[in-house]
Amino acid sequence: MKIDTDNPYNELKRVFHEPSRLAIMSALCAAAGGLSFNELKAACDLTDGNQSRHLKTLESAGMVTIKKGFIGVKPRTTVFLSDQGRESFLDYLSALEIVLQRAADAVQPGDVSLPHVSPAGA
Amino acid sequence: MKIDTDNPYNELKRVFHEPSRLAIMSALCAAAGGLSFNELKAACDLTDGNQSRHLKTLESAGMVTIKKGFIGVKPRTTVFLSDQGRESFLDYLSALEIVLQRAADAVQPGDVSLPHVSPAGA
DNA sequence: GAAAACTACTTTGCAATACAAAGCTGAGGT
DNA sequence: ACCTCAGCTTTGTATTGCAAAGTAGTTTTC
Repeated sequence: MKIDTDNPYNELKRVFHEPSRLAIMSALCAAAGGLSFNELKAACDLTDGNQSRHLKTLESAGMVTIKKGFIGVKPRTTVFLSDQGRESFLDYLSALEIVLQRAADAVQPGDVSLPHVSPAGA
Repeated sequence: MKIDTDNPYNELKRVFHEPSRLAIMSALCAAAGGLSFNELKAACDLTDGNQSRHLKTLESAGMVTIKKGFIGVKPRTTVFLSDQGRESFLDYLSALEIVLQRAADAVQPGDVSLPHVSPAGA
């Protein structure tokens, strides 16, 4: 998909443009084998209720796949990134990068005052 | 303000984390002398109603200052970035950069597939 | 072996709010 | 006098983020 560089703000899809869901998507992107409900909860620091709701939102949008099963006697919900989810998320990130770049330029033209962070240390 | 790199998602303040308001803040950052209601509208591609509401939100949060006057007989609303607004926005952008970096790393560890954009071409 | 507590979620309810459409106010045109 | 237009503001609706309460099955406690 081509990003509209004139209006990258339009490309900031709401399904991703939400701190909690951004965290969920990032965590899932790094976990090829999916993550359990609790692993995800720990990674994103969410409450059960909120995570449940956000997962449902992401699932309805086709961005993640949810598999419910049992480990022994305990229920086990596992969440996977869907192919479409990964693709759409990449588009979102591209748009976000353009927006960020533009903002950084606007803040102090000729002198980007944002410190460059090193790769996520978590 | 120190950014919580463990949970940068918490630093994504809602007052900025909204495409339209992001656009407004970016536009204002680049305009030291403020922007008129209509200039801003053109820059952000917003409808009158939405812009009015977003400006009120930003003003309530103390992020912008709004000055209403007249040019000849016509009303002229001018919007300025407040000092606190600039500062808070910078914090927001820092958090956003961390989030983006982390997501990019998660998507394809060892190979950032996001194309690097050149400074805003607008 | 019944009751209480725990795990792993889901549902409900409320408050916030994004957006569009309608409204308002004064100025100019005819 | 009436219409229209510019420059905003207000209203109404539908969405939704979040916390708290609820559900179902399991294990522990006494």
